[in-house]
Amino acid sequence: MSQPMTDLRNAVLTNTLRSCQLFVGLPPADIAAIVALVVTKTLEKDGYLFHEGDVSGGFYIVQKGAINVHRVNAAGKEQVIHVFRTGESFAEATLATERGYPADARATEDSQVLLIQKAGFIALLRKQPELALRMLGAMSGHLRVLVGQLEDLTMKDVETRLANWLVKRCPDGASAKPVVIELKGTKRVLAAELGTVGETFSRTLARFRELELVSVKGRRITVLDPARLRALLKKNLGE
Amino acid sequence: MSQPMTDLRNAVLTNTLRSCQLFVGLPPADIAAIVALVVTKTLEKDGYLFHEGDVSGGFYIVQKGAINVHRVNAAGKEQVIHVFRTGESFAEATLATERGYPADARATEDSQVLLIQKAGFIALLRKQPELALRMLGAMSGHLRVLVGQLEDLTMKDVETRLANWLVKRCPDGASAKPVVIELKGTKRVLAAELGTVGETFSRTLARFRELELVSVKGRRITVLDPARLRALLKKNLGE
DNA sequence: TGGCCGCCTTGACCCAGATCAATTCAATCC
DNA sequence: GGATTGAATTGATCTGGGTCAAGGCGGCCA
Repeated sequence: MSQPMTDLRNAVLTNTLRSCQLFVGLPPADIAAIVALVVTKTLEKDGYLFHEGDVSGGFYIVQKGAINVHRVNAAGKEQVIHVFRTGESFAEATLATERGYPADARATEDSQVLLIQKAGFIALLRKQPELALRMLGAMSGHLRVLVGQLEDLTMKDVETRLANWLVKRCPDGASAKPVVIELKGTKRVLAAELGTVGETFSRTLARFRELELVSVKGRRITVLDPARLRALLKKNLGE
Repeated sequence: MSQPMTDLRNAVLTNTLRSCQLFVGLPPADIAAIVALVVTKTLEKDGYLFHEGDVSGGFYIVQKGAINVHRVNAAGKEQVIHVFRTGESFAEATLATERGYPADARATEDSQVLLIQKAGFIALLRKQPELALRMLGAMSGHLRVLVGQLEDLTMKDVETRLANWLVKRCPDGASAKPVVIELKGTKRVLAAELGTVGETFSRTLARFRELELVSVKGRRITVLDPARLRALLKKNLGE
């Protein structure tokens, strides 16, 4: 690759890294050191980034697209752990151990990800404790999400989970102003994220439609009355 | 406290810390620095160590006993996240963030725990990147456990989960020699750990009894034939 | 314009497991 | 001993939601 080309590449990477939660506000020198460790990977929709047990090459940051991290049991059924989108990082858990990836990762749409190579990054961590603290923070976040997921899946029914999901994407839950939500993937994918199947998702959404809580057109869901939906959610959680 | 007393206390703590997975093999100076941050806490059975949302004072190491970390939803139902026993550490996730504890923690028996105070420990992490890497490793472990838990609870039925639980505590799964397992808590508590209720647990165990896989007397469960139980487990997982 | 392919929706059915209720069992205390 | 209390068992019933099957409804390309 010619020099100007690498310069350009690095400038883009620097930008991406700086705008990602994990690295925001980091000194330029640190960013530069990380850029040097990056390998860019392009994935087509449904392409696999890694499988459970694969030896870890490092952790990832989503530059564009969406990565579905999930487990597959012997029966071939998937349990979605999380869908990561632009700016988010994942698989940090493989940095400090020799064990392979603990799950599968697949692109749910055409995506671009950055691999931060393990060995180099660990060396960097040894020199930059501040960065190590960041990584700890990131993993805390993942841990919290997982704990939330656990609670979600075991304690709430699908109706509550969907209501919760919808309310979360309403900027102002207290207002009665309609909010339009554009689905990023297919409804079946969202259903999986919520720990259910397409049919049940469809039925639940239909119930909301009958209650005039939402209206649906293709992959555009309009929450007609966020406040009422929020009330329903509260009631479901309340007992 | 008199000097000899503190000396003794420190010697005991040093020993505890050294024998705990997280700190094993750490240079004596580091251990000493950590000892200086420890606050010992004694808990009676059913005593709470912290509640969800409490401001974090640091993370914990179990010196004696067992700590049940769980979530309580609005309906008052508990979801067990994990039960930590002697030598294990937990709540590291609160180190790098300002958010409170993400769950509740209660002693399931009389226990003694060490609180490693947050501020001091973070200062230490900044000076000892190696230690930070350890913490990353510990959190990876927790993350993996949680992912496993997620898969367990959502993908397997109660029979499989119980079989798995029993097989795990048979020293030699391949042998046909009976193994006696003494329950640490009540059956209802174990049921909760397995993500179910007392009645279902009881029925499942009864089925195993009919199949002459186990015999039960009070809180003593005898696995009559570990190999056959393991075979059942394999079959259940196998499809 | 029509046919095809992937979604989504809806209906019918079924099952694991939660819930409710009624005993039974076991430990502890008068 | 009997009485009390909480755990464990067992039976009966209910239900959320998964599965299977059969249409709709677009979108897209030739």
